[in-house]
Amino acid sequence: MLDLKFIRENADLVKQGVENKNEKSTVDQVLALDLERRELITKTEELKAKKNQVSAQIPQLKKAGQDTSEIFEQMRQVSVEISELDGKLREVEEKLNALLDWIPNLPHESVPVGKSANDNVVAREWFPEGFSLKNEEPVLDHLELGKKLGILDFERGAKISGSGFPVYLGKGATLERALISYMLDLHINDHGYTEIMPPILVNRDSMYGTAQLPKLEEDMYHCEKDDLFIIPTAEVPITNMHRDEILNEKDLPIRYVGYTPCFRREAGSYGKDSKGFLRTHQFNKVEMVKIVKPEGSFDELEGLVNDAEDILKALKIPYRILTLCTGDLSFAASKCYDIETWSPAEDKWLEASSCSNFVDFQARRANIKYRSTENNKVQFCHTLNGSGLATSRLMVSILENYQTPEGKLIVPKVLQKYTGFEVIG
RNA sequence: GGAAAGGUGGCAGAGUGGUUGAAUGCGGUAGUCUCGAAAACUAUUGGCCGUGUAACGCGGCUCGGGGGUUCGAAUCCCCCCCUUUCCGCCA
Repeated sequence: MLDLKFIRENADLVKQGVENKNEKSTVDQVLALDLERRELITKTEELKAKKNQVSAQIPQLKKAGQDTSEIFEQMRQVSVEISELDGKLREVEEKLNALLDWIPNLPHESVPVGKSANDNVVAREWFPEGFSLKNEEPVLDHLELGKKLGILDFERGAKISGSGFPVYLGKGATLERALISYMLDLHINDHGYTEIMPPILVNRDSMYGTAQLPKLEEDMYHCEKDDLFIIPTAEVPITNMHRDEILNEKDLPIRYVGYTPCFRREAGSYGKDSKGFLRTHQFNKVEMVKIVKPEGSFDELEGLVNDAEDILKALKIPYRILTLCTGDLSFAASKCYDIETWSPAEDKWLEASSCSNFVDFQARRANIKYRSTENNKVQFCHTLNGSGLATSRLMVSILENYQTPEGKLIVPKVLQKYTGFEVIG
């Protein structure tokens, strides 16, 4: 959510930002409603002030034995007027909020302007020693190898639940678990994050707080009976831990990391990168969340990306970092880096992580503030999050980059103490 | 699922219709004292919205959420949500 005052004072800037995000601007309607709202507020508050003033005198009048029936009659009128105006005000505010909920966050000034994913900018690439993007040897893709080694079963997953619900079995399951444990441990021990194991079902307020709602409602699994949503990312429960809180400045920055399964309906995305792990309804993800002061939040973003990169360097998986352009930036993000890992079988880069700074956009919705130690003033925090990392796409890269010519799979060195074995097959 | 109790300011905890944004205690902040600290004492201390000034300010809202009764609601009534305890069920 953008600050209404900010919109009021920077209408052109907001319009431009919204346009750069390929969204339609409702700024003019917002401004008109805002004006109407403030006029109504002024009117009702005058009446309320009058009412309060009179009410304060009633006890004395009664004590003095004066007749109050005339005053009561007048005040009854005033109350009716107030409730009429309040009704109008509520209508206007509902319309206003309905529009505000759909205005995206503005791209940061450092974000390249662009229309689509084609305009994203490669910030840097990293390759393990001796690695080449050109394969001399053909590799089995993750589906073939997973089947051959008996560690992945998409067919049975489809039987149990439907397509896009993978089953890991045997050493595949162990490898997945090792990956999760390794990533958590690195972030906890080397990067200073606190581990969180949050609920997987969250309420509507939480979904609104991190801005999955209203825009992405169709992409969420929803338990109608309890009006609970199954999380699409641990970002939701972890960021919302501090919803409606005023934190102390000395407690910032907060750095959390948590593993959860993630669930996405992926409505409307069938047919595109949909095979195997490339797009699933359920996947595992280790997520980093930061709640920080506004100053330096973009430095925190760089740190977040570095923390995710460390995993890939340790795993020796080739990757590249993209700075998303304005047109590819998600609704709530101010700036975002995608990390893509190399898939030799697909012969392309696969998104394995997304690291974003939301500045105060989520904090405003979720009402996450902090009190300055310097002047005791309260202001909104900045929130960030990034995958560190999603295992499914990572598993594709591991299966493809670590397979031997005989079709075995070497377990990446850093995972071996977690798996207890060095090779599969 | 059944029964009961309860949701008040950063926390604890008063308050059952009228100057109550709310006693009291703790905490926080500032000051006095001190070489310094502690203790003690004094003062101060919520958030949101609107409006406005040179600055201070002024007004409204806010006692889980929503509705109602009333001239007036933290206090009375209705609905919803949540928490705790006991019972049942159960990993």
